[in-house]
Amino acid sequence: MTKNNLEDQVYRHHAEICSTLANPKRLKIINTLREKELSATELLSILKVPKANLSQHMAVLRQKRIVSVRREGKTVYYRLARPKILKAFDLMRELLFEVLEDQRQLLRHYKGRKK
Amino acid sequence: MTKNNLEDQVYRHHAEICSTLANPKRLKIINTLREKELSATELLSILKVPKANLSQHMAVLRQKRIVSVRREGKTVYYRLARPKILKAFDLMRELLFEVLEDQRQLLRHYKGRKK
DNA sequence: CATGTAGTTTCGATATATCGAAACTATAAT
DNA sequence: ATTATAGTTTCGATATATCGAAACTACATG
Repeated sequence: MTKNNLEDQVYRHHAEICSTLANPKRLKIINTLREKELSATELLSILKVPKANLSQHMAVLRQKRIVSVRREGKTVYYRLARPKILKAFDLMRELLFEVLEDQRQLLRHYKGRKK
Repeated sequence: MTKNNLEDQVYRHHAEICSTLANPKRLKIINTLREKELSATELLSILKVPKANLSQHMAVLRQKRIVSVRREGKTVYYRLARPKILKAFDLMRELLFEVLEDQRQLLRHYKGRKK
């Protein structure tokens, strides 16, 4: 690993794509864009983050080509460039709930409730 | 956002699960454990990372309950605790290839080759 | 109990991510 | 040309992640 062969390069790019999902605000942005395109202002009012910060996260998502942009006059519209990102979002959330369920059962076990 | 309501807490946990995939070595570890359980030593010989570093990454994966562990004498065996993590791995890699394909086409466009 | 092998944890150094503040750009309307 | 609105970029400051080195724990065997 950390060698410069093609395989490791693929793993690095793979990790970079994954890291777009590794932030709660970006996840919320992606989920908010699920059904329809929204303007930056609309996103701002939903997410309640500072304008500059939203723009920074949108820059990450644009750069990784997760969202695409369209300008109409003064307003900028964002939409998901790839439906697959929603599949990933949903799958990871399922995984989260699996893990939480496990932890819940472990807890119950150690508390001695039921068995 | 950054408020302490339940929704944002879920997004934070969601992001934490996603961040296990946001590292090339961990991706490689997950992919290597795809079919069968492997000992730390076996993983070491495949991945060629320092022992301590592997152990650190395995600690992350254990903590997030992506892998589980079994000790047999001196050797420790790791296996994927959740097949779903492989679905996520595969889906994210598909997404990567989608993006790469897009970039390739963009490049061709600007080079003027074919249109 | 001393030694060896397998693996983990801790500690600090370096790299990367996140963010708010301020300056900047783009478009429209007066 | 000026002003207003919508959004972006840059710059530091802080937080988080990654890693190698060294010390440590667990188990088996002589």
